[in-house]
Amino acid sequence: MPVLPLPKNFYQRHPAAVAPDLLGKLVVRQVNGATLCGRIVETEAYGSDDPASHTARGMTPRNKAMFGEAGCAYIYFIHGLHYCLNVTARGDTPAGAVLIRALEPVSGVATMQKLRGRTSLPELASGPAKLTQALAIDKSLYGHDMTLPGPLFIAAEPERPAGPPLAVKATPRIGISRATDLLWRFVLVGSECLSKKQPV
DNA sequence: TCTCAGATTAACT
DNA sequence: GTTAATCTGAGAC
Repeated sequence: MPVLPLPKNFYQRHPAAVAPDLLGKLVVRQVNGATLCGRIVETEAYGSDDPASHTARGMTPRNKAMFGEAGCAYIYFIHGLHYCLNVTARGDTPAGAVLIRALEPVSGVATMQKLRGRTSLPELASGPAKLTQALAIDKSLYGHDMTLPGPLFIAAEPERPAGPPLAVKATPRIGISRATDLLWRFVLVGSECLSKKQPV
């Protein structure tokens, strides 16, 4: 059965509302005939009125996607070595995005292992730069519309287990130096693939 | 557990 | 021209 992307209006809300809803969703990446797929277990929200966000100092050629349409990929290069993947999300704010920080590999694992040069499952995508490497994401996908079927999109989990609801926990964001009091990082409690161990 | 190299982008002096 | 940034992996202690 086909996996359908989440609709655009899913992203037309405040990033701090979209971020927790993305947990448990699937990132689908199609490359060279292979389909790579992972479950989102960790996200962070970045708003427009947010001193920790790239948008805090206005629009630049790098961050212009965050001011554009909701549901698009915002990919940037950090520290000269690593890419990070965001999805733009905004409601009535001028800009915003959700950083995808960690995935749990679901399918195409062998390809991810090859791309990463690692075999341990929790090591494949347990960090923002790791998951872009595992999914072969680079700037060629900058601004890509993630609400349409294609090389990169986000889909709802096909079978939603009728068991207990997902345990979501909000924590301070990681790797930033400002606005650390905002609990805008969201994790799936108990996942083996978080970028940091969760103090339960 | 801690520190540090790696090397692009863009703001700031 | 200098510095800091949504980070990872390796090596020192």
